[in-house]
Parts: sequence; structure tokens; C-alpha cells
Amino acid sequence: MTPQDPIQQEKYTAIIEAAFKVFARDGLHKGKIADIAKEAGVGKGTVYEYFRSKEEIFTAILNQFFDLIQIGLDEVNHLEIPADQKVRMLLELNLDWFKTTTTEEALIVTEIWAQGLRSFYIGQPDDALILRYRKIQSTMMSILNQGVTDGVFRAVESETLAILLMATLDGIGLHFLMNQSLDIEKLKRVTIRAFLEGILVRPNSTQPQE
Amino acid sequence: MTPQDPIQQEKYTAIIEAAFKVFARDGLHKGKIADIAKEAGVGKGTVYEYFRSKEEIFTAILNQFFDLIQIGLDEVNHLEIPADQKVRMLLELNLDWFKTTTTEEALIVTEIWAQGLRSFYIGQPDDALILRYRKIQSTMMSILNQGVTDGVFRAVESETLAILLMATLDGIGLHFLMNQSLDIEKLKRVTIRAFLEGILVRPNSTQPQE
Amino acid sequence: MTPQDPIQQEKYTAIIEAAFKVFARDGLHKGKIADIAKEAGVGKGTVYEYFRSKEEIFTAILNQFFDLIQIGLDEVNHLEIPADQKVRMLLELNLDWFKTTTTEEALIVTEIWAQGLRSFYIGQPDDALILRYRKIQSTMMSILNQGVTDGVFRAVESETLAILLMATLDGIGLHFLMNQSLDIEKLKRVTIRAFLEGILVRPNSTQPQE
Amino acid sequence: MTPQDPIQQEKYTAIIEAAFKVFARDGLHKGKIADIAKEAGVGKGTVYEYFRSKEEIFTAILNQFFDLIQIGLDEVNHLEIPADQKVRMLLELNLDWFKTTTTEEALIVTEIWAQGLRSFYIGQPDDALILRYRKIQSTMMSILNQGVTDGVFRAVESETLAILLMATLDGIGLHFLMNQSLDIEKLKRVTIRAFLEGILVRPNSTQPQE
DNA sequence: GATGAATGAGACTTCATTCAT
DNA sequence: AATGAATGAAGTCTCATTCAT
Repeated sequence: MTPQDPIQQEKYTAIIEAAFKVFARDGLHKGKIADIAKEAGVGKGTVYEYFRSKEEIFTAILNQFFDLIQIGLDEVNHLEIPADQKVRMLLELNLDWFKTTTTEEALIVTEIWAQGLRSFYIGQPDDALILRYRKIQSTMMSILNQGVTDGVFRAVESETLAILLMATLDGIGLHFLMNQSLDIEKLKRVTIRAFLEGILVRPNSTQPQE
Repeated sequence: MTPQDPIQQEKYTAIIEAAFKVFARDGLHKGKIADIAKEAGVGKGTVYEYFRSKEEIFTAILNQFFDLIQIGLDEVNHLEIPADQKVRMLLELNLDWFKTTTTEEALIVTEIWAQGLRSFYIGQPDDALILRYRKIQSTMMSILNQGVTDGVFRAVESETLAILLMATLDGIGLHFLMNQSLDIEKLKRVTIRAFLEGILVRPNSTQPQE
Repeated sequence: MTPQDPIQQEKYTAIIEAAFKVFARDGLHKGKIADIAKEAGVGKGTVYEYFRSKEEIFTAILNQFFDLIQIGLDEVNHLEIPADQKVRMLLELNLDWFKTTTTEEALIVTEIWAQGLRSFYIGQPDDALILRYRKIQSTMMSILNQGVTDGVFRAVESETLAILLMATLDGIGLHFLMNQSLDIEKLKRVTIRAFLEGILVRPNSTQPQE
Repeated sequence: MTPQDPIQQEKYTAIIEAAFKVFARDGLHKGKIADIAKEAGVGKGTVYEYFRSKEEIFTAILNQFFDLIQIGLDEVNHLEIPADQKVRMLLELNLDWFKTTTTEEALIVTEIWAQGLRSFYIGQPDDALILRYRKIQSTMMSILNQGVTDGVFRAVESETLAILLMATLDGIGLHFLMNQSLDIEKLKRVTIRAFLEGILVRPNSTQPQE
């Protein structure tokens, strides 16, 4: 999907970034291909050399976003630290994403995601939104299971809990999007306690001091 | 905003319902005013007697959705039952919504909501998305505070916790949207336990048996 | 297909005439819908109220042309004159068409006709080019048969001869299109003699004096 | 116009043949240069080494077609046979062309020819369509005149009759294009008789027995 | 000479909105 | 109030042609 030639790869990236910028500024539907091309410093036709349609640009942006999430998640998972630390890091990771992302950008991801739900993701066999989420879920489950195995967590329904975890993280993200004045640190603390103290951590295991 | 004359009121409702149907079928941007008019059994021009623009129809649909949520919430809040029961009911209420709503309809609400985030809600003083959420939040806080006052809940940061509760409910909704095969009952149970057993309920208060 | 309301009918005609003019000036593929709209004094969108696509305008023009041909043919056929006179008139009619038609217009009809051969006519069940021709052929056959019955013509294979007649008329039209300096009167005379003296007229019937 | 170097000549021919194939398949305007290049096994840019534009390819195809016609015509003309035999052969030659040509190919020639009438042929001094036809006409006249000189034909206006002959042949071709179910043999017979028996052959000359 | 990535003018068509009836 | 014919801005995408390699 992505070109192999480094020069082309560069242009491919430039177009995605330009698209991201334009969509963030003008919205998903008001953002014109012409502007993306101009922003990327290429001709209008060139955009169509790299993407078959506007929707394919949407998909590419969303995939890039999920790549980022998944990479962060995998990095955390591969660390040699206790599972409860990993869960803590996940929450931090997720909530900190908003600090390095402008609201406009976050809105765009959300908008693409919502619009994508309808048409070009669900029902498509490969690379679909649902598969991306399933991958995230399975990584989270692996962390939870590790915790149970290590005796750090109580026995939990890791599958359902992983979904709850994902859902909570997404939900917090959305609400932060809507209400930037949210005290994100306080929210982080409460959420972490909800999951660690409340559900996961064994009564007699080492409590995180906060 | 809504007309007072019953005949007009009827037409107003018919248009919203038609719009809902058309959007659910064709998507937010592919759904045409002409089709809405036809579906509602009125002329194209008539739609513009009731709504200034297509976006205003979006807003109306979203408001209707929030009215529904808020009404349910208020009903629960006004019941003469312990706070923990209320929290439990909230969760039930929210997750059961999906049983009476088709995926297409839920998608439309999500799509409008996401698109609305950008343009026609945020930044608008009245009736804005954020105000609707603040109202929800305040109702939830009132329930949480009642619980603390009644000694059912531990002392909690009710403001932050209300946000977490909202966020979790929204997150679960979204994930259910993406993955209909989710075991919603199991998820409900886990979520309720997370909130009640884990965070809210006092160690020595009556535990809900499940 | 054509609108019934007289005001709309007028607009419909205006658009066809405008299209004819624009195509004649700029060619079939260079002729822009925008120019047709401007020429017709309507908005671009209005063109699409009356025609679903550019091709449908092509078809309409071609049909109008065939209507004209067929009407003239029918008029001749319904006259109370001998069959040989009718054949003579047919030839006159056909060749005189070019005197009231500009080359540009004739070219457009030819261009549409040729392009039409390929895509939007052949293979379509109703109103197709071939049906229009079959109608013409049948009218010609009726004239030829009348001549045989009346004893003016020798016994002829009227079906094949009708085709030859059509083909000859079309061929002459085309060559006149390509070579305006053709002496059309001389051509008319020769053609008429070829058909009447040569093939059709009985040796002992009254010879047309020329 | 055509390259001299045999390797280049080969490529030149390959491109024309590829163009013919692509146009026959996709139509004149839908047929893409890119596809022609691919079909010819060369790069897109290479096409432009051999042809200045898409229109020049049209011209080349049409010229090739006329070369074919003219060559056949000359061959017949150079035979040592009576003029009436030559006319008969001309008709056979022309009508038999359709047996070795697919409809799609014939359509393409027609389409190019019609489109060519407008823009790139008429008005151009060299190699124009009209010159090609004049050449054909002059060959035909030479045959007709030979017949008169030899006493096989009556005295005829050979110039006008040559045009009529050309026109008839073209007309028959077009109608055969539109109606493949035409009984071409019967048509051939009728046409030959029309010209030979009817107009050309002297009353006391040897009649062709059929 | 050969190539094909890049280009951008331009076209068709859609559809929210208006407004005369 | 109701209508729907008319509108035209706007947008996506195509594809002939160019030109650096």
C-alpha cells in the first residue's frame, strides 16, 4: 500500500500530513483535495497517483493513528515490568496523547473514525477498524493475563475487562475532546485507582502509593 | 424551536423522523434533503419552513437523542432508592439503549455527534453539546453526592468520578457499536462491579449480591 | 420524455437548441454543459432537470433529427400522387435538407450519429437508432410496393431496394458534407435517373422528361 | 511521417495497432493513451515520440484505412478486364471488407471519420480526408471513362456518377454497420444491377447473366 | 530514444437552498 | 403555509501531455 521507493514514500507521507492539516483546518468534508495538493507541494493529479479517492486518504490517516496507538501499546507490553505498572502506563500513554495533539487533529481522527464506522471500514475484511481494535484488545488481555499469572491481579475475566479498559480510555479521550478544561491529572488518578485498586490489584499485593 | 401548533408540530416531528431514517440509510452526507422531504411526505421547500439548514436537522436529531438520555437520567435520579441502586440503573439504562436502537440509528447519532463536535456545537453558546453533557454530569454528581451523604459511598471526588462514569458509558456504547457480538451482559456486570464494588461502595455497606 | 407543461416544454426545446448551437460551434466533446446552459439562458443545474446526462442531450438531438426525417417521409407518402413521383420527392427532400442546414449542424448530427452507433443507441431496446431506420425503411417499402401494385414499377425486391435507397441517400449526404462544392442538382438528376429509369420504372410507363 | 528505421517502424506499427484495438474496445474518447502504450508494450512517453497527439493517432488510423481502400481500388483498376467487370469487383471488394473486419473496428473507423470531419481533416491542406476521397473518385472515373471509351458503357457523366458510386458504397457500409442482419449478398446483387443494368451498360452490350 | 511520475486544466454532476406561485 | 422548479457553487476525479532521468 505504501510505496517502496524512498522518494515516493516521502511524497506519500507528505500528502497524508498535508491532508491531516487541511482536514484539521477545514473539516473532513470541506477539506478539498486541491488544498491538500497545494499544502503537500504537489499537483492535484499526484494525490490521485497515491490515493485512489478521498476516502482512501481518510483510511490512511486512521490507519496511521492506529499504528501509533498499537506501537505504543506494544512497547509498553514488551517492557520488563509488573503488569500493574503496565496498566498504569497505558492510561498515562493514552491520556498524554492529547498533550501532543491539537484539538483540531484529535477532532479529525474522531470525525474520520465516526464516518468510517459507516462506510469504508465495517464490513471490509482486511485492515478493518474492528480488526485494529481486536489487536489492541488482545495486547491488553495479554497484559492482564500476565498480571493474573504473576499473582499481581486477582483472577479476572480478562477479555471483558480489556474491552472495558479500551472503552474507558476511548470515552475519556472523547470527553477530554469536548471539554478541554477537564483536569486530566485528576481524571488519570481516579481512573487508575478505579482499575488498579478497585478491580485488578490483589488485596494483599503492594499498593501503589499516591 | 419546536412549533406550538399541533399540526405543525406533527410535521416537524415527521421531518425529523424522516431525516433520521434517510440518514440512517444513506449516511449523513449522502442523505439528501429531497429524500427527507419525500419520506416525510412534504415538499422540499417545506423542510426549510421548519429548519433553516441541513445542519439544523442534525442538531435537532442530536438534541432529541440527548433529551432521551436526560429524561431517563432524571427519572432514575428522582426515584426513592439508594444511590448505589441508581448507579446500577444508570448503567443498565445506557446499555439497554442499544437493544431498542438499530445499529444504523446509533451510527447516525455517533456521526452527527462527531461531525457536530467540530462545527455547529462547540463554540455555540446555547444548547451546545458541552452544555448537554454538563447537565448529565451534574445529574450524575447529584446521585454520587447523595450516596456519600447517605453513607453508601465512600467519600469520592464526585465531579471527576461523574466524568469517568459518563466516559465509560460512552466508551462502552461506542465499542458495542463496533462489535455487536460483545457480550453486553457480561460487560454490564464487570462495569457495575468496577464502579460499585471497586470505588464507590463503602467496605462495610451492604454488598450487592450477584 | 418531453415535458407536458408548455413553459417547461419551451425550456426543454431551448436547451436542445442551445446544445445544438454549442455543439455545432465547439464540437461534441468540447461543447460544455455550462455553455449550453448559458446559451439557453438557464442555470447549469436546470439542464440536469431536463436531461440526466450529456449523452441524453445527444440522444435528444438525434431523435429530433430523425423525427424531422420521418415526418417529411410520411408527408410524401400520404400524398395522392404516383409512386415514382414520391420517390423523386424523397430524393429532393433529402438533398434539399442540406440547403436549410449549415455544415456545422450537419456535422454535429453526423458526429452524434457515429458516436451513438457505439454506445447509447445500439443495444438499447426502445427508440434505438436501428428502430428509427427500420421505420424509415418500412415507409420507403410502402411507397415502392404501391408503385408495383399500381403498375408503375417493375416487380422489385422492395425490401432490399428500400435499404439501397436509404443507403444511397445517406451516402450522398455524407459526401456532400465532405465536399460542399458538389453540384447537388446534377447529382440529384443522376441519382433519380438511376433509380427511376434504371430500376424502378416499367419500360412502357410514362417516362419523366428531363 | 512514418519512420524509416525498421525497429522504429515496427514500434510505430505496434502503436497504431494497439490504438486500434483499444479504441475498438473502449471507444474513441474513452480509449486512453496509457492503455495504448501498455497494449503496444511501450512506455506512455514513447507514444509521444511517434505521435504528436492523440488526434494524430486518429489520423494515422484513418489514413491506414484509406490506404487499404485505395490499394484495392488501384489493383482492380490495373487489371486487364472490361470496365463493367471492374465496377462489379469494386462493389464486391467494398462489401466484402465487412467480412474481414469486426463491427467494433468498423465502428472505430466510422467514429474517427465522423469526428475527423470536424476538426483535423477538413481545412487541412495535405493528406486531408477530402483529398483521399478525390483520389478514390478519380480512380473510379478512370474506370467509368474506360468503359465509355470501350463502348461498354453508355455515355455517362462519369464525374457525378463516380460520386454516386462512392456515396452508395459508403451508405451501404454504414447501414450494414447498423444492421448486421442485412442480407449482404442480395444487397450486392441489387446494387450491381442498379448500376450496371440500369445506368451504365449499353442496351445492346452483353448483359451479365444472373 | 525510452520512460513513467507528475501535472493541472477542465468536465460533469450533485444538491442545499431560494423564491415565485 | 406549502411547493418544487430553478439555481450555481463546489468538488471529485480523469487523462492528455510534459520532462527529468
